[in-house]
Amino acid sequence: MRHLRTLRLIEAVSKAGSIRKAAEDMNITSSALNRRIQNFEEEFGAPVFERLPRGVRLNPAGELLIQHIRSQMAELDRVRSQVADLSGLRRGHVTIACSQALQPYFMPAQIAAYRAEHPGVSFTVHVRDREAAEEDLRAFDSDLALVFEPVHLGDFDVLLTVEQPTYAVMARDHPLAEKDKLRLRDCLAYPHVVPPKRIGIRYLLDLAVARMSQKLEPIAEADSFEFMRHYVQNERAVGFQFPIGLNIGKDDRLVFRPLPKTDVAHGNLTLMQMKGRTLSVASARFANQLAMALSGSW
Amino acid sequence: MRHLRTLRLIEAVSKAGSIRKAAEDMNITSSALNRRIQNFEEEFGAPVFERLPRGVRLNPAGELLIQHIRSQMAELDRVRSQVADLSGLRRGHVTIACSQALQPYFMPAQIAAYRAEHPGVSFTVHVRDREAAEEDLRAFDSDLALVFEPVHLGDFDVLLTVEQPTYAVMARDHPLAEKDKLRLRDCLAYPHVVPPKRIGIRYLLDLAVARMSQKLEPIAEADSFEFMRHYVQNERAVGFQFPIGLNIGKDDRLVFRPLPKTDVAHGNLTLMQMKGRTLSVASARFANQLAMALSGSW
DNA sequence: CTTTTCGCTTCATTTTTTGCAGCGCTCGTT
DNA sequence: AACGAGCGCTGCAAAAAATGAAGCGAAAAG
Repeated sequence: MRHLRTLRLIEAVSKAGSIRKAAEDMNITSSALNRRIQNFEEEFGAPVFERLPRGVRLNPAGELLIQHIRSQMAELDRVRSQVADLSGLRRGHVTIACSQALQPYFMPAQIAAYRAEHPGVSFTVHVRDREAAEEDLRAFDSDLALVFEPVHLGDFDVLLTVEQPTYAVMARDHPLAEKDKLRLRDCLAYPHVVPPKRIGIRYLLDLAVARMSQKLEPIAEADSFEFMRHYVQNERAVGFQFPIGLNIGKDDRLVFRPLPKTDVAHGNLTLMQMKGRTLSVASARFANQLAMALSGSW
Repeated sequence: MRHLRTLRLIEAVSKAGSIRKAAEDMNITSSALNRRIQNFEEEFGAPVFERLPRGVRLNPAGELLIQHIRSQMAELDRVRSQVADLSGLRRGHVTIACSQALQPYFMPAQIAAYRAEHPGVSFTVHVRDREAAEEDLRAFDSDLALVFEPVHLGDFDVLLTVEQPTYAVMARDHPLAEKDKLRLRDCLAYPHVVPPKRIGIRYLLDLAVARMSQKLEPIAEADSFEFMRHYVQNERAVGFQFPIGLNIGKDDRLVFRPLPKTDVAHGNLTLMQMKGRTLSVASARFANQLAMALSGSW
C-alpha cells in the first residue's frame, strides 16, 4: 500500500538501527531514505529519531509513533480482510503465537480443522515462550497468543483461560510407572528433565519446589519437548508436560501420570489478544474455534 | 500530512457525492482525483465507490474503508497531541458535542476554567440533540459528547452519568410561583412551551404525560432555550429546563421550581466517547475535569 | 593515526502526479 | 426526438516529486 510506504520505512529504520542499513534492506539509497525521514519529521512537527554516532534510535515521540504505525497497518489488514469476506471470498491470514506444548498435536489439528472449512485462509504459527508471545502481540506481529501462565495480563484482552494439570512423563518400564497416584517428590527422587525458566511449566515447578524440602536437580534442561520425550526413553528419567502436549493413550512406549494440584499448581492456558484490538474476520473466527475446542474435551 | 492525502480525498469524494465536485472542493482537477482513486482501488484490491449515472457513492467496502480512514486520522491527531504533550507544550484541541442546556452556563465556565490552566488548548463545541451527538462521535467529528438521555448506548463508552430533575421555569409574577411544591399537572394547566421531540427534556415529558390523563398542549415548540426563557416573561407561560441550564438564584425575573421525580423521571446527563477510542491528552483531561465538576456541585 | 561507518547535502536523472482537452454516456428538459 | 448539462474516464505534455551517485565532515573502532 503506497501511502504507508514512509511509515514502513520508518519501521525498518527503527529495526535496523541505522538509515543506511535500513536503506539496503528496503532496496533504496540511503540518501532517498534519509530525506524521506527528514521530510516526514518536518511535517510531523517533531523529530522521530535520536541521532547517535553509530546510527539512529527512536526517541520517545518515535516510540509513540511506531506504535501508531503498527496498529494502523494491522487495522488496514483487518479492513481488507473484512472487505474480502464481504465479497464472499473468505480469504485471510491468521498469525498466532503459542507455547511449545501446543505444537505437536493441538495446533496442527485445530488449523487443519479450520482450513477444512475455509481453505482460503493461511496461517503463521510462532512458537514463543510466555514473555515473547506477549511481545509479539504488542508489536502486532501476532493476532492471537495461546500460552501457559501469561506474565503481564494488563495490556491484553483474555478470551479464555483453561486449567491444565502437570503430567509426569516416563518410559513404560520406569519404576514409577507402577504407581497409580504419583507425587512430585516421587518424581524428584529420580533423574528428571525440565524446560528452562522462561517456559510456563518450569515456572510452576519452581513455585512447587519452593515449598518443599527437596530441590529441582535436573540432569538436563532443554526447551524442546521432543528432546525430553526421547530422553526419558533412554535413561530412566522423568519429564513434565501438560496433557494438551501429550498423546495420551496413543503412545505405548511412554506413560503419563497427572500430579495432584496440591503438589503442582495447575497451569493456566490463556488465549489472548492485544487490548481493544478488533481482529480480522479470519482471526476472530479462529479464536472462536480455539475457545470452543479448549472449553470442551481438553 | 502527505501520506494521508489520498485518504482525505476519498473522504471528500464520499461527502461531495461526485468526483468532480470533490475535486473542486480540494482544489485539484477531476482527472487527477479520478486517477488517484483508480490507483487506490487497484492497490486496495477492490472498488470503493459505486459508479452511478449522476456521480459516485461508497459501496459496502467503501463504508468499511471510510470508517478506517476516520479512525486513522483521529488516531494520528491523538499521537501528535501526545507528542506535543511530551515536549511540554501542552497544546491540543478538544471537540465536544453537547446538549442545548449546557450552552449558556456550564460549558463556557468549564472551558474557561480549563483554558486558565492550559492556554495552549483550543475548543470546538457542537450543540447537538441526542441523536446527532452520537452521530458526531461515530464519525469522529467530536471527541466527547455530553447529552441528556442518550439513545444507543451500545457503541459508546460511558464516562459518567448524573441525574438531573426537570425544573419548571416561569416569570416571577406567575400564579404558580407562589407554590412551593409544584406538580406537573399544575404546569400543564397553564400555557406551556416545550422543545421538539428530539430534545431530551421533551422525551421525558412525553413519557410523563403518557401515564397521565392530561396531554401536552404546547402553545409553542422551540428548540431554543433562549426563546423559551424570554417567552415565559411575555405571556404567563411555563417552560421546562434542567438545572444545569439555569442560573438558579441569579435571575430575579424568573422563578425555577423542581418537579418531583414521581411526576417526571430525572434526566440522565451522560458523558460519552467512542467505544474503545483512546482520546488525546487534552480531551482526556477535559473529560476528567467535566466528570469532577458534574459529580460535585451540580 | 588510519579506517570504517554514519548522517547529511548537492545535482542530474528518473518516476510520479497534475492539468488540459476531449470522448462517450445517462438523464432531465424542451 | 433533439439537446444540453453533468458525470466518469483517458491520452498527452508539463510540472513536481522522489531517487541515485558521489562526496563532505564527524565520531567511533582498530
